[in-house]
Amino acid sequence: MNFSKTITYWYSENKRDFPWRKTKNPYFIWLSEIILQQTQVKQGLPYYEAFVSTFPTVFDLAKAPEQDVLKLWQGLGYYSRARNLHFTAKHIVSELNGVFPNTYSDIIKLKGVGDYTASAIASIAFNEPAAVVDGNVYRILSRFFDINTPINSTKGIKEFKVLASTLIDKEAPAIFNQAIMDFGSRQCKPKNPNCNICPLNNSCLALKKNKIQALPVKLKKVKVTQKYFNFLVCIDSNNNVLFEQRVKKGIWQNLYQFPLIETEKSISVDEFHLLKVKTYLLKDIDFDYSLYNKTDKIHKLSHQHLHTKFWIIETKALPKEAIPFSKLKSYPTPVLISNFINEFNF
DNA sequence: AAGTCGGGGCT
DNA sequence: AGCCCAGACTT
Repeated sequence: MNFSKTITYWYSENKRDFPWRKTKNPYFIWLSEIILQQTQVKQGLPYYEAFVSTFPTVFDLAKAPEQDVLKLWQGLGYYSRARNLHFTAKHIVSELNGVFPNTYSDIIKLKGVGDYTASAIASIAFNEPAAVVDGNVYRILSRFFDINTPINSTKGIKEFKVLASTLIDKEAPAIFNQAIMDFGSRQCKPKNPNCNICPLNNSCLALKKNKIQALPVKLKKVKVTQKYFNFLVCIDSNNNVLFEQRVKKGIWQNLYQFPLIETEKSISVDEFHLLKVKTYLLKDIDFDYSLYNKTDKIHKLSHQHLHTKFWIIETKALPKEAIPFSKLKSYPTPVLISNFINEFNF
């Protein structure tokens, strides 16, 4: 039995029952694919359920304020996905008459949709034989065919896409694409795959050459930069607090946080004056301050390690843009901030 | 072609 | 600690 037939047969015996596998509605397929970008099913599943429930149609998503979309996305990371999702929903409603595009070439024009996602939607929702190449597919193909081209090089991206395109079952692209990804996540796993029970173990070149652990080949690794964040939790005697939106480009764009001052290194209580709170934030306002966490809270992102301090600043009155404690949890925030809000117990 | 963008899970 | 995850976008 050849590669593709083996994968498809394995899937028929082992497929899992996910909610997005019960529908051909392109809106739901799109939603699931955006949520699952760089995200494991276990983490994305509850978000999919919440989005389908809150926004049953593309019209519901389009008419929602961005803040509501980001709030529902809170905790999932890569927030540009949520912003692009919302932008595209509005685009489909206002420019495409609410009708989801039905070909790969039209789907890939949507913001937030690249080659993988366009292929997934076109194949699953419209049965177009467009091959998906995600992390699972890179791993399976590089191992089975012993391909050493780095999967994140320009050459590798083209090479694996061409190969996947020759392998896809043109009669059943929806099943094949989901099958090969499922096979990758559960059988041909990154670490310690159980090749003894693999239906492809008699023809897998990496297994034959003992190169399972060495494949796929991946270029470079992101170097992690250290950053030092000082959040200023400014509260007044009437239970109000300063809270602001991150409008600049960078991490957590459009999410909310306490006023932030970044420093070159971790500062001590004695060095609080370096933050120049009196100059930049609370002009002519008297306040008392204290440090909430004695040791830096380290929040790890994929490319940054954030060493964070929460400074509690108490004053009689704050600028009028301060919000009441009771409204804090209605804003979309990074996990770091929502964790603090829950812990501090305003 | 290289950097940026989250958070959680696994080893 | 390092790598991975149903990647896409920007520079």
